[in-house]
Amino acid sequence: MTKRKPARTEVVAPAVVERDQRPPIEAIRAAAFQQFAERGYPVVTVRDIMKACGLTQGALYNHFKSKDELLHDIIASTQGELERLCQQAVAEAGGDPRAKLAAFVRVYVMRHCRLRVEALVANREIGWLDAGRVADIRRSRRAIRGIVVGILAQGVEDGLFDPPLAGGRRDLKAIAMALLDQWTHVSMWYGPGGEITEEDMARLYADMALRAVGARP
Amino acid sequence: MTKRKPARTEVVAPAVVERDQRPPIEAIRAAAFQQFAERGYPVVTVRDIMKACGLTQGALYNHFKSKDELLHDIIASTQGELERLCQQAVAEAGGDPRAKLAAFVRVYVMRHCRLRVEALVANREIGWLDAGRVADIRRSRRAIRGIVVGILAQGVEDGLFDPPLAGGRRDLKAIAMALLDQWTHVSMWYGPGGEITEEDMARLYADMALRAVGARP
DNA sequence: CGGCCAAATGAACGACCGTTCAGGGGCAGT
DNA sequence: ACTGCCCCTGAACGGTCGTTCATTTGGCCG
Repeated sequence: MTKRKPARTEVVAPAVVERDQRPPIEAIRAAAFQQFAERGYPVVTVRDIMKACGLTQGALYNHFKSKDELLHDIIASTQGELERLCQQAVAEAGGDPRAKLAAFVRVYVMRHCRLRVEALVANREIGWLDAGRVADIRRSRRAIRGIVVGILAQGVEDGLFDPPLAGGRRDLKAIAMALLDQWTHVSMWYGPGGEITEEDMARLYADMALRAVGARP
Repeated sequence: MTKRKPARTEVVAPAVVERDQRPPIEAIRAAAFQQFAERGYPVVTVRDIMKACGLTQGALYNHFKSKDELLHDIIASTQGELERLCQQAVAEAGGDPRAKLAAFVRVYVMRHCRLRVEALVANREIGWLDAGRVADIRRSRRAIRGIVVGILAQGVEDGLFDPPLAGGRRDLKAIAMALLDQWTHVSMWYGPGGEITEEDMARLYADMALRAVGARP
């Protein structure tokens, strides 16, 4: 057995052969998203992506410098949008840190439910980018974590949050990481087919977060 | 530029050339763990693994049928051990669901802090296994989630837990998923070099979990 | 010392990779 | 009708992949 590309839960057929209607650069982005999400960056070939939108391998290089740049392009765009949405949600939520936290969770979780494919790729495939390109994605991640830490710090200062201690100290960064981990990975298992809606998910996670940080009612 | 394998945050040198002391099958397992964790299954070559323990490519096939079987072997062993530890911790914790939950979190989080490499591989590389082999890993995952759901159900029944609602219903499975997500992904960012110990992490996460499910004091 | 066999070697195989590039078709402006 | 430009094609390049296999090694038993 010398075959390669058994590839992530044996998805087989790219199927599509007819040319995508959209401008080619967007068709490529969309096809790449789908393929990366289903089978993972390193096993998806340039030929796979281009076949999926009805073109041939070489045409990719009229729109992107490399397969690596394509991945960075699609990750960076969704990551930037996410950062923008989070900032906006917090800014619009008023001064109460409880409202800020709830607004943040709502936006973050609902986006990770609705745009599962994009979130999945952005969070699972970063490691394949070369060092230069990965840096600004990580910066955006840190910025988002910073927003959460800021909300927690304000809540503690205002006497509205009473988060658990870690080794005697209040480690707000660890708590923010723990919360972000659970919000982010919703995209790994939530299915829109179930009986629970995105709205329900957002409220559930917001409740759990407020309880976890010891928010006063 | 036609090179391949820039490979996950540009780790370069396997370095080791001298033969590993241990019996070869264990040396191979150890080297594979390290390499898969650092760079990811699909970009780590058989040649990389064998060079890292001082052997040549062909020798792998005296011990494993394929690269795929090697991955399954190392994932299945740590997954099985994890399942066993979780069951044991819950069994030894007595009848109070609060103690059970705390004991579970303690074992689960501490293991994911201490054996970061193993946990990382087991959780990130599953997707590369073929359908047959991935099945029993998923069964073990479901079993572990089942333990958590069982603890929550008992806590609710005993009137000791008051978990948040999701869309009017109590969705214990969703809550268990959310909690397991945060416990599992500790292995992605916890570094033993920091000021916070594994013990602190276990307590922090146990506190957050008990608060999230509304445990009575 | 000779025979045995598990284990290791390293060349070889067939396949596929990301990327390049000469060639060509279609359509705007002149 | 001609030019120029954009975009696509598909063969080709140099390289790496997982796996196989004839051959060699090296330790143990008699």
